[in-house]
Amino acid sequence: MADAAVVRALGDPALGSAVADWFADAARDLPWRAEGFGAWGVLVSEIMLQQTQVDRVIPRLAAWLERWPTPADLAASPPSEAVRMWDRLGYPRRALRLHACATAIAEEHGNVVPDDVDALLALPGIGDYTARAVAVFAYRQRHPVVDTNTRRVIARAVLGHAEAAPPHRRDLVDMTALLPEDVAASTVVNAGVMELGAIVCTARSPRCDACPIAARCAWRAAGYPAYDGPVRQRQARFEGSDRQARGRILAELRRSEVPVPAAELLALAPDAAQLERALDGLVADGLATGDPDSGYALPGS
DNA sequence: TAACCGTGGGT
DNA sequence: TACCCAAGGTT
Repeated sequence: MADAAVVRALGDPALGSAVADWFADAARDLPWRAEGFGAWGVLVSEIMLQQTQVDRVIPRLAAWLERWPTPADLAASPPSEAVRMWDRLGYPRRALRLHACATAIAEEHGNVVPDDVDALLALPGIGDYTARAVAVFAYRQRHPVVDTNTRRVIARAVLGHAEAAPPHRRDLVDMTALLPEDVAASTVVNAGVMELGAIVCTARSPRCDACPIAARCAWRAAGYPAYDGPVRQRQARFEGSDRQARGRILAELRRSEVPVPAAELLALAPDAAQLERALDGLVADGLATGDPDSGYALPGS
């Protein structure tokens, strides 16, 4: 009878409050948690944090917000500058989408980051996680914030599994079950569960001795059974990949203030055919403009 | 929907 | 050293 559906329906509010108590002391002092950091800062931070470690984001975020304190400031600069400022944070399409996002906010939302989840979801580069993270952490609303950390904590502490199953909309229900009705308290649980997954209940080597809910953890109680869910896709090898080729090309474009000759780009690695494919992809994505005769540059520069 | 999209830190 | 993994989103 204690199947997953029952567990999900019941949830465990005590788990959430225990994590919140721990968070009050253990929370890291991160820039976006400062009082009055602002919704624009929160939004930029959340986009930079997509698949990117906190320590790499912090300096880039500070530089970004100093240069572009509001969405309209960013919208007034060409996309090429956004891609340059993005530097080597990775997934540079995020820089382009953040620029588009800023333009939409400036033109359609009076230069104010929307506080409505659906309005946020309609913006480029903002999905289920980021929309709710902004609504919760910038505007103090009550929504389930589900990221890789919360999914892992719930998989272990609540469901008794070593790892989270592939993402599913059901995850929103699972996280909601941990949230207290009180709105202010719910924001702390959201932040606390994320923090627990980030610094204690980590993927590789969880520090169960430092975990505030070890005594309530279903995975621990079950004797740490190995993961037995569906086989999960491994990230493709990076060395020799198209992604690496794209990165090399984009690094050249960032470095140059004038169009770079095609021949120069196609000589960045042994496989010219791959570089050509990568270059076409960058142009298709809007990360590069140009043609074989006049050379290539960042967009809108 | 499964595949794709960068770069670097941790083990 | 390789490999895993990272405050995901889009197509």
